[in-house]
Order: sequence, then structure tokens, then C-alpha cells
Amino acid sequence: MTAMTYDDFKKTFMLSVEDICRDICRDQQYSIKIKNEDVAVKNLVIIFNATLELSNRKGFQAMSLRDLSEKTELSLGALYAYFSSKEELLDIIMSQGWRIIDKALTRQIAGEKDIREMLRAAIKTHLYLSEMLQPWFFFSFMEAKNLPGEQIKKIIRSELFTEKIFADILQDGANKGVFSIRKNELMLTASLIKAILQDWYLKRWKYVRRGETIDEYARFAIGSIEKMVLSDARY
Amino acid sequence: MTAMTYDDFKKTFMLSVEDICRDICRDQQYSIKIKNEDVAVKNLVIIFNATLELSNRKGFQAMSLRDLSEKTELSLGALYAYFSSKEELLDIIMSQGWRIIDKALTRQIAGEKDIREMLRAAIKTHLYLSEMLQPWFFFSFMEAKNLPGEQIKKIIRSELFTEKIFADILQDGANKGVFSIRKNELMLTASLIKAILQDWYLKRWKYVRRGETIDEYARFAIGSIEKMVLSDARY
DNA sequence: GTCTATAGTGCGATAGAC
DNA sequence: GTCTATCGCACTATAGAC
Repeated sequence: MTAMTYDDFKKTFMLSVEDICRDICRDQQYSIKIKNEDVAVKNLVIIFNATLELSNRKGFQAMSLRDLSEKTELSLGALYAYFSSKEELLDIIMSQGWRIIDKALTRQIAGEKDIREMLRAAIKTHLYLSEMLQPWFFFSFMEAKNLPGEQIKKIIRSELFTEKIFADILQDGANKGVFSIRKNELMLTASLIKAILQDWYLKRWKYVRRGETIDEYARFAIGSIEKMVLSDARY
Repeated sequence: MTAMTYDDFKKTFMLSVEDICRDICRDQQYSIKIKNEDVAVKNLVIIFNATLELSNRKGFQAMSLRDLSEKTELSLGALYAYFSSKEELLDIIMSQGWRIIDKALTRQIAGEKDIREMLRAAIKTHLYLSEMLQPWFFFSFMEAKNLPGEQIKKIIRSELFTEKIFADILQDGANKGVFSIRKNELMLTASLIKAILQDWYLKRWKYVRRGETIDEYARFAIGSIEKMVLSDARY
């Protein structure tokens, strides 16, 4: 587990986007009018990718359906067979991301006994997941404030949930004497870890430009975080 | 210097927004039609604050001039006496932020001799500046990708410049044996410091909700960063 | 200097042919 | 299932009264 790389992660957790799109097609709550599932899935994948790319370049609001029509090579009318409004498109994309995250985390077994390994595994899982879904993570961070109230609550809950995972590991480690963290700095430390993990998908352009890989970043992040939290008795 | 608090910083570097607006009024490159400077400055302050507030809630693109008109209690026609287009408004707001940052950094004397104090001063200066201009920093991060090419380049240059400041301090400290940083991890460490500083203005809602102050955050950030970079010989 | 009224544009969304 | 053509609306921006 310790030596898990991004490639290992992808092999284990890779969920084909097609499968997720198939789920969405069958979901009664959306109004996808296409009956032929293969056609629907194929085009949904195209639409999602195009939406993320256009939105991440100029913002979802600023992306017109005419832009999307051009990029997907589907007419305006055809697009409306896949969603009933631009807002529903946003909704489907958000739910698609949550579905993948849920599935990935469900498959992730919290089987680590050693607290230090638990922290490492949590860091890697979060980094690798955000790498796999980088456009979606970037999108949901950037568009968060424009989203309808229900979506924004989900994002905040997710932010706090992730933080809680780290806070619990830190607390556990502190109790066992493995970590040394001031009592009133527990949440701050968890936030700081989150900030480090988030930087990878928010500033990906910078890291890619320097030729840094996700595995190098994970290694560096783990090393830095351990320097902060491991008790000095480690030597 | 070490014990500088946010209040000290504000007293030393506080630049009245009014003064910056006065600068902007006199700037020939903008087409502000109001001749009475006092009226112009007063309303510009109102317009800037309203724009930042509305944009940070729902995005600049999504904010209509009707929204802005309502919030500022100025009519649509009146607004156009202060800028010639929505894009120019964006331009003026960006330039207003840069002006304040330039002035603040110019006043900041890099008088520290001790390398450890230099790192602390740099961290505090960046945190305090982003606290003073939090809505602007948040705005320019969130709207960066929607901005015209010239503005986006300026933001990227600023990101890399800040990072370079930290990289130089780290390199200097490493040469002197005060810091212990692997050679190939210098830029990663600088990026990590930036990420920690950035989290304060990006997730301000979270920290404020928990009742954490900027001074506590600064203290915690300095402690954490020093744990990562100080060589073990410090004890 | 600020207002109201409106011109002109491009958007999201729909209708109906194929 | 996909297309073209078009409706109605809300936006940015302007004109002209006060």
C-alpha cells in the first residue's frame, strides 16, 4: 500500500466514465430523451468533456450552448435531447462527479492498521482521485459559488468531511503518541493538509509546466506533512 | 518585526481606498466622465465594493449591471459615467488591486538580516496583505480564467514572482545551513508555502466560522512551515 | 450628475421538417 | 436522433430629458 503509485490506483479504482454515463442515462430524475443507450452514452461523454473543457477555460456561465454545440459537433436542438436546460446539464455533471467519487471511496478499504500508513494512504487516495478527475475537481471548486443552494451545500459538506477524515487520523495518531499536535491546532493542521492536496488540482498548469508528476508530488506532500506532525520521538 | 500583528500592519501600510480611487480618477486611460472628484471618488468606492461583493457571490459574468445598479443605488445610466463598458469596470478593479499591492510592497522594507526572520516577515506580509484585500484576492483568483489575456498574464507573473520570493529565501537559508531542503524540492517547497497562504483567503468562510483570526493563522503557518524547512540542527 | 426609456444583440429554449 | 429556423427575453450600452 505504501508504495502504491498513481498507475496502481488507476488500475484498481478506474471506473469507466461510460459506466457512470450509463447510470445517468437510466436515472429517472433526468430527462434524457435518447432511447438508444449506446448513442446516448457516447454523446454524453462527449458533452461532459466538452462542457468541462469550455467551462474551465472561460466559466460555465460564459459558455454558451452555441459554443458547446460547436465543440461537440451536435446541433443546438440535438443537445436538448440530452438535457432539458443548461442548469440541468450542470446538475448532471455535478452528480456524475459525485457518483465516481462515491464508487471510488467505497472500494477503498480502510484496512491500514499502522496510523502512519493510514495518513499516507489518505493523502494518496485524495491526490490520486483528484488527479483522475482533475477537470471535475477544478470545475466544482471554481463554479461552487454560482451553483444552486443544494449543490453548494453538498460541496461544503464534502470539504468538511474530507477535513474530518484527516482530523480523525491526526487525533488518533496524537493519542498513540505517533503524532505531536497541539490540541487547539488539530483542525488547522487538517485544513493545512487539505490546502496542500488542493493545490495540485488548482495549479496543475504550474506543476505540469515544471514536469512534476503526481507521484513526485505525493511523495513530497507526505514527507512535508510528516515533518509537521510526527512527534520528535520518531528518531 | 517578529511580533508584528495584523493591527500593526494595517497601521503601517493601510492605504485608504479613497486615495487609490483618486489615482484612478486622474488616470487618463480610463474614461470617467465625472468632473467633481469628490463625487467620483465616493461613488467609485461604492461601485468597487458592490462589484466585488456581487461577483464573489455569483461570478462577475453572472452579475448584471442591473444587479449592480440596484446595489449601488445608482441608475444604469449613471453607472456608465464611471466606466465605458463592463469590461473596463473589470479592468479598473484589477488595476486598483495591483496599485495597492505595489504601494504596500514598496513601503515594505526588506531590512531583515536573520534569514529565519526574513521567512517569517515574508509569510506575515503576504498573509496580512491578502487579509486587507481579501475580496480582491478572492476575486482575482476566481475570475482569473475569464479575464482578457493581458490580465491573466499579469496574474501568472504575480503567482510565479511570489513563489520566487520564497524560493530565494529558502535557497539562501539552505546555503547558510539554517534550512534543510533537498535541492530538487526547492520549488515544491515554495509552492507549498504559497498554497498555505492562499488557503486563508480562498477558504476564509471556514476559518471565520471557526473563530480563527489572521494572527492565529499566521502563527500556525509559521510554526508549520518552520517544522518543514528548519534543519534538525536547530535544537 | 443622474435619471428613464429604448435600441440592438446574443442568449436559452422550442417547433417542426427530415 | 438530428437538423434548421425562430421565438421571447434579458442583457449591455446609448440617447436625451431634467
